[in-house]
Amino acid sequence: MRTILEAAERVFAANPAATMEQVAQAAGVARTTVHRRFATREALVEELTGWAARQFAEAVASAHVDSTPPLVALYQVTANVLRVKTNWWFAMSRTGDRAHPEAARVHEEVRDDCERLLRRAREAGVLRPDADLGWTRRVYYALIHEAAAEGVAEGGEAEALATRVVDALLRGFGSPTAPVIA
Amino acid sequence: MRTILEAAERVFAANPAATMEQVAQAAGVARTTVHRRFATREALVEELTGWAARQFAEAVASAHVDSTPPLVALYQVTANVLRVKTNWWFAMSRTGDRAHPEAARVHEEVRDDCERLLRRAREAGVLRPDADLGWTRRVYYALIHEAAAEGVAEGGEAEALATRVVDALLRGFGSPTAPVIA
DNA sequence: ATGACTTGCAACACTTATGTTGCGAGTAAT
DNA sequence: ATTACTCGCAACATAAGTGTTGCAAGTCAT
Repeated sequence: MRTILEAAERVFAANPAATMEQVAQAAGVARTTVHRRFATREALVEELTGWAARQFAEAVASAHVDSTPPLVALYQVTANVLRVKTNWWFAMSRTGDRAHPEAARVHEEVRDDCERLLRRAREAGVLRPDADLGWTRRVYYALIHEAAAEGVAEGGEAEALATRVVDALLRGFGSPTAPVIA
Repeated sequence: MRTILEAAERVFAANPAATMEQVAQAAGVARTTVHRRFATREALVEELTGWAARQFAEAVASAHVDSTPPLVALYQVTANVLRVKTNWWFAMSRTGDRAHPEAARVHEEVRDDCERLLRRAREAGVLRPDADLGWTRRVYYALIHEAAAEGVAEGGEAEALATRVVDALLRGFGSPTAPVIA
């Protein structure tokens, strides 16, 4: 049932160690009913993970990262991912799970997409020529994570959050006239 | 015993759901011995949390955030915090725990210090006049978290990590000549 | 109405972590 | 040597979550 999956997402987002009982209660069904659909707790989490992974892959794919100008693609993919990540906070936290082949594959592919995009951005002069793409990517991920956390806690439009993420990633918060630290 | 606390930190850093048995084993003592010193699992985690909170407070205090030029203070406090956070990864993840009064107090005070510092930085022209200090602080925290994660995983000098954090925070990764997104 | 299906409920077995206790061995100080 | 202390070990009790099963009640399509 989608009802159960959505309830599980809500409950686990608030408390990853939550009980099957709590999930069942949130879904408005008996615990045994949850077990009838998902044999084990692990199976439930796995299905949740797979579901989120597919949404994630779709969010990235629909941004056409390879055929759009880097800056536009960066903004688009950010907004799309933020939409998914705010709605599937818990499930998305498991996207990098090695135990889930599909999620792991998606995660790897997205990382490749991201690295290609950043490289194109650097070549196009959007990123500094000396930008460390590995560190850039990790910071980008961290910014998305932070923005999504805000989105989960306080709501907010994915577009507005994406704008702030991209702005922070590209410009930072320093004054253009300030001295450089290193 | 400090031995037990340090073992607990190592074990919990690798797996926050680890067992008392695993902690005892890592400390090279029997499980009952751990229970003799820490009545409950919760008490153990609490002591860890308090210990880390004190280190954290000391790390921030020793940077003299209020009496040093903003840019210098920013770098210093970043490096100090990174040192603590890489060594007490698990315990520091609990610094914001509301269940622990001391840790919560430290966390609040540090947040205040951080906000004052950022405000001074903006007034001094280190940050852009239009920088949203709330968002700036959260990004700063996220950058520290990310850098610390790298430090835990791959080692690395706190100074080098701090440089990258401050650089990313102030300059971002965009080319100075690139168009602004918003 | 009949049959197929799903659900809630109660009860059960099983597992795992937690916390406690008693005892005997080892160690150190006096 | 006596005392005091700590530790390892084994055993036990408890609690909580997990997963299973049987049965009764309800729904729905035909």
